[in-house]
Amino acid sequence: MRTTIRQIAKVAGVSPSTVSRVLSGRGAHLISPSTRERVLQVAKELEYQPNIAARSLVTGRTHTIALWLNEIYTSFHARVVQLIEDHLWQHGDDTLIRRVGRSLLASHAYTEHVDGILAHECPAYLDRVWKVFQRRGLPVVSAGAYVHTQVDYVAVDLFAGGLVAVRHLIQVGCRRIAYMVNAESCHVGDARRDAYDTAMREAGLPTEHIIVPDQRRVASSVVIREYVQNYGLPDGIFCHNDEMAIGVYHGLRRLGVHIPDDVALVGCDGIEDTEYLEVPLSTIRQPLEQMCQLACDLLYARLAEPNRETQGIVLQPELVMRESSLR
Amino acid sequence: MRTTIRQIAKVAGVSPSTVSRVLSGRGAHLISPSTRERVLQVAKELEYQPNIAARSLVTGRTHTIALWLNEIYTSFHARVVQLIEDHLWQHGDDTLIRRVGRSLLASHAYTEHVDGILAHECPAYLDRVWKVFQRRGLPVVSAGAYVHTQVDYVAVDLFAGGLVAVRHLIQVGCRRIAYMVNAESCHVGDARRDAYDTAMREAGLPTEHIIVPDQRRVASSVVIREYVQNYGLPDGIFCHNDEMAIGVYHGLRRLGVHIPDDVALVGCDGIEDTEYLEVPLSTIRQPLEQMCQLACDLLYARLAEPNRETQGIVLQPELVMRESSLR
DNA sequence: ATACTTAATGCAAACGATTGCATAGTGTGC
DNA sequence: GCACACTATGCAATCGTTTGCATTAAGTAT
Repeated sequence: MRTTIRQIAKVAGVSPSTVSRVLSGRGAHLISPSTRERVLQVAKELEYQPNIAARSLVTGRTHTIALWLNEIYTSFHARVVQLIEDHLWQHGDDTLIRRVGRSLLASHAYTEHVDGILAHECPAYLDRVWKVFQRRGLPVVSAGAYVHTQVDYVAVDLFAGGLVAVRHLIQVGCRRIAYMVNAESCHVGDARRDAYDTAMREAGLPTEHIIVPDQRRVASSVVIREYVQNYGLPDGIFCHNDEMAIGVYHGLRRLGVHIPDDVALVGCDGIEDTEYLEVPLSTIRQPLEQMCQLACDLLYARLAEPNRETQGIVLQPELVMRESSLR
Repeated sequence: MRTTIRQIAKVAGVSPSTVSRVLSGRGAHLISPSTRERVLQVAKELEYQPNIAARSLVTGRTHTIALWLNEIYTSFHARVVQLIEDHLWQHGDDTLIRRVGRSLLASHAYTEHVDGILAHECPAYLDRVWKVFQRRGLPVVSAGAYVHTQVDYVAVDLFAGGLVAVRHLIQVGCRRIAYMVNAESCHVGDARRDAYDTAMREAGLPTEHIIVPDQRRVASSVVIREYVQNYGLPDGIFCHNDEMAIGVYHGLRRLGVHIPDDVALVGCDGIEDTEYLEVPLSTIRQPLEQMCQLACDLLYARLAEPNRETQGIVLQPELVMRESSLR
């Protein structure tokens, strides 16, 4: 059904090798302009599409990079996908997307047919999985808050960012500061949580964690209202991300709580929406463009030179102070 | 370097065929439990990973579906990606993502190594591309506002939605109603635009289009302020999507314009953020979950039965009336 | 005219799986 | 003890490319 190089060869009166050299581009300089022209002509007429499977079977390259994401939910994630896809596309590669929030152990998840893996915000327990890939010569680059010793990474130092955020809340006078986080992200190694705990300890303040079931705004909005009812009102809240912060914001406003006077609020990530609230939201802005660019650079550097030393880059986030935490 | 079935065969003392039958699952019932066990054991020890390229070369299946998106920018897109990826994953398939907003004609875009294509909000001019794929037996399913005669589709009737929205604006008393749209989406066949034009014509009102360079909120926010300065204030605005509507909302509030009293506002899509404005935003909610589910159903139905008749499903969106358009 | 280089092309062996068909082994009925 | 069915396995062809090496043809220096 599909056109093969053999058919083209027959029609053009040349050998399959010649067709391959013309069409793959790999040996095009060896071919005389006239045959080249003829082959291209025939290929076009027969609507030839190379069989990528056959090609990658022999070349060992798929020209596809896997993008592993912990979640694909918010505009923040969309932005990451778009930035990465764009870079990969410019390198002539496709993007295979995989959400790893659910269990990865099942089914086909281990069978990657890609040239490399970009992992965004993937927790440390995946190290075990990645080791298998690396042993097979499959580059893995991690991007996000997590620092891995085994793989190349570009990390945004959200621990430092968290410290700045919580110290800022303390400095504006908050004394009962809570940290809100979704259940799945609530584990050791969550840089924001660690930073929160550290900053509170150094200030001699007690910690309190508010756990939400998921990252949806509505969840945070509901949970914060219940929480306030049961435990009273904190005077500052640091949120794992902006989505939750916006949910909290909305939930509190519905209770008639004034932000920032009653509760000061700081989110994390720096998504666009934080600007678009009545009381603009303070947040820890991640340098997303830079992160995605560098992650791709690292990946392609390793593809070009598989034995280079493992490299880690740490980027500093920036505290964007807005009205929600100023008083 | 990588383990092959041949190596496993040698270690386990069986033939490659046997190993294949065990590992591919396709002939597992033919194999005695004891050899089966032994092969699995060896495969595990040698950390076997099947070579997908080789497999799909002979089976003709890649177990990968391409998801074509016009844009990947907002939480709306993230939601689509997540829903689709989830469905495909449940079918054991991977998701290859491709943003087609930029030119598709260049480079590798035509060489798809997938089992099918899901196209979300992809404009009609892609018909030409899809025809090539279909001729090769590659199923294409379109989802979104567009109705295609050539391929299976599940369309949200945004024309009907647009009509309802604009008539609603007229009904609450607006007389100078503008339609805001980004430059790229502003072409014949944009269902929302067509609906706007139709509704205005039937009411005997003049049309006016406000063109923004892109879908970012900040763009709409800037453009609307310039627009108001140059042409004065409309008393109603219907926006191509919620992102723009939120940008407009913000831009107008900065001008001191009151919503909905001075300007009534309706967006489109029904993203979560519309609820989280001081003046909640009216919007045309798309039944996203249903759409994604049905699109995948159509795709798998066609994969199972390639010659079935082309099927189209039309879903009705819903006008969510909120404060931004009630007066 | 000969030897030697260079350019253009073909031959055939991979790449790593799957699968139709053949075959060896094992039990069953008569 | 023979024919037969059935189960478990192996053989070898095949999928559609790429690519190292051989070969032919043409040009060039001696």
